Amino acid sequence: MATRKARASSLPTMHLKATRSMETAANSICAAPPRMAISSGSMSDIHSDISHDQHAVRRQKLAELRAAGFDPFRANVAPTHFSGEALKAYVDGQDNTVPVTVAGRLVVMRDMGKSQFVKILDQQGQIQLYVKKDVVGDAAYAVFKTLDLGDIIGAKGTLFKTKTGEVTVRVEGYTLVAKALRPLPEKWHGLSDPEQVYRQRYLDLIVNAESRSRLMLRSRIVSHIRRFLEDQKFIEVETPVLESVEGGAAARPFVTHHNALGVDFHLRIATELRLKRLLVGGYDRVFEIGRIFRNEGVSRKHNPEFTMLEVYQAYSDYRGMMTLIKDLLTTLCLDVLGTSEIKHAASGQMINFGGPWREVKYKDLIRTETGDPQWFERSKAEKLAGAEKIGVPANPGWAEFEITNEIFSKKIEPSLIQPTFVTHLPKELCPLAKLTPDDPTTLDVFELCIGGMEIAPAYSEQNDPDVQRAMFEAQAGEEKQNIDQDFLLALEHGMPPAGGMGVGIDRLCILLTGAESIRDVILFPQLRPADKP
RNA sequence: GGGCUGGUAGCUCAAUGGUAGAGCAGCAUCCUUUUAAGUUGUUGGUUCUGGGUUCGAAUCCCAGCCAGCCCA
Repeated sequence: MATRKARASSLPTMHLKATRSMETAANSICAAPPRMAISSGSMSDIHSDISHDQHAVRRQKLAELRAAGFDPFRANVAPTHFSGEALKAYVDGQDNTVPVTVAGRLVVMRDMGKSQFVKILDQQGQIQLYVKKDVVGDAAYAVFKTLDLGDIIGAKGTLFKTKTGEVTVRVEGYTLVAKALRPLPEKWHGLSDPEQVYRQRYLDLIVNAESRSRLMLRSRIVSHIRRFLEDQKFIEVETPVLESVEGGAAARPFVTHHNALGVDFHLRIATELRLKRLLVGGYDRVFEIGRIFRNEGVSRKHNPEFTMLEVYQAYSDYRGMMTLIKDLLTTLCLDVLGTSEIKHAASGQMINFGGPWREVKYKDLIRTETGDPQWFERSKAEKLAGAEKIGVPANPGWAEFEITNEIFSKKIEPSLIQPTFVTHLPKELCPLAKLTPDDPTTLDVFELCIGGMEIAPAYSEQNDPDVQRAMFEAQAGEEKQNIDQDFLLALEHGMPPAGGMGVGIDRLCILLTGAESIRDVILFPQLRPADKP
């Protein structure tokens, strides 16, 4: 049992010959009885008719296989090729010369009596198999006819091209390695109920090719980001998710409890303060692609847990981060999507990553939007009225910078479709950045907006411990206990000047995959718990 | 949290107060190069849940659950 378990748990490896298990399993399955005794009510007891109940029919087929001495759940296969590799391995004009073993889930079955065309789905896509009675033999063919859509099989054979030009495996032997006891969703329309798509993502991935490729694209995007940063001598690190004082952003945390220590922890809302400690510790270029948790509502743009890239580079600044993010996104588009222009799903506009990117000061955008060159000299009452006038209702309880920022997020940000660096944000918006040397009301930061979304904020990081403490205290107000004192202690040991940046991976994926919702780029988005599976 | 929309066979969808249907899937049948394969026959329903109105409810009303969209 132990050896079987070990073998079954190891990943199928390419370039290996079919294992003994494949051979013996194939023999076993061939010996199984060719006929299923699933009655539609003619001869056997009418009360035992299960032909309408697909789950029961499949269970019965499994039971009959086992009764005949073959258990698919104890079988395995050693594929030599993924589907895509097999398709490429075909040598034009040389039918039945290239041997392959492929494995995957049956997703199409076209039965023509004494032969059938089926398709299996694996990580790389689909490949067609041609199973002929006089090639596999009568007994094995009879069992093959009892297979169901959704079953997982391995098949060995040679490549040929059908008369309609599709590269296909001419099957010489096959093994059932997992029986699907539940039917697949409909083959043509796929799965469209959004709730089922999210709750049973595995079904979505099987039947909706678009979902499969979109979510795979996400993996390639993350992979590219890692390689890009590593090539520039950044070190990937992992910092704690459980924190006693959360910081680095303004958001409500999730609270959890550590039993042995008898204390509550908060799930992190940013990785910033940990990563900067590493700058103090002498890691000059670090990044983390980390899960962040914010206790907020769910929406098309928000999931309570999401993925954020944070990057810190010593002896750089926010302008260095501009170069970094532009290079990163430009190569990302070219390498992963093969183009520097993508279509913005919401507006239909083309977003061009190739040319120079627009750079504009926050205050200039506000002055243009409000049509008031003196906006920042106006009183609070005038700002309230001005906001109202351009259709941005503001709360009289807000501070002046909040009224102004409401205009930015409601009117300006959604209109920034082409890549735009918005620079010199008001100093109230972030306590962790350096002030602009010649304008103490603004920060040495940018916010990169693309497709109407904030994609990446970046700062010249504050490294003066006393200024940092003052900023924290001003922000915390009465709640001084929420200040991360250990971080301030670290700064007192000296942190090199640095540029830092955060990139919302989920939003980036929405942008690059043309998704309409964050739920479409997260494999398992958060939903309310369901009563029934 | 508020508003709107939706929930019917395993899946995709019909049925606009009067016998709950179709396609795919399933079951059975014919078919050895198919492409949503085709052929003939056929099974399958707690119409999300609970109340109510009515001679009669998938349909109308109320409450709840879940989801999507919009708003906060």
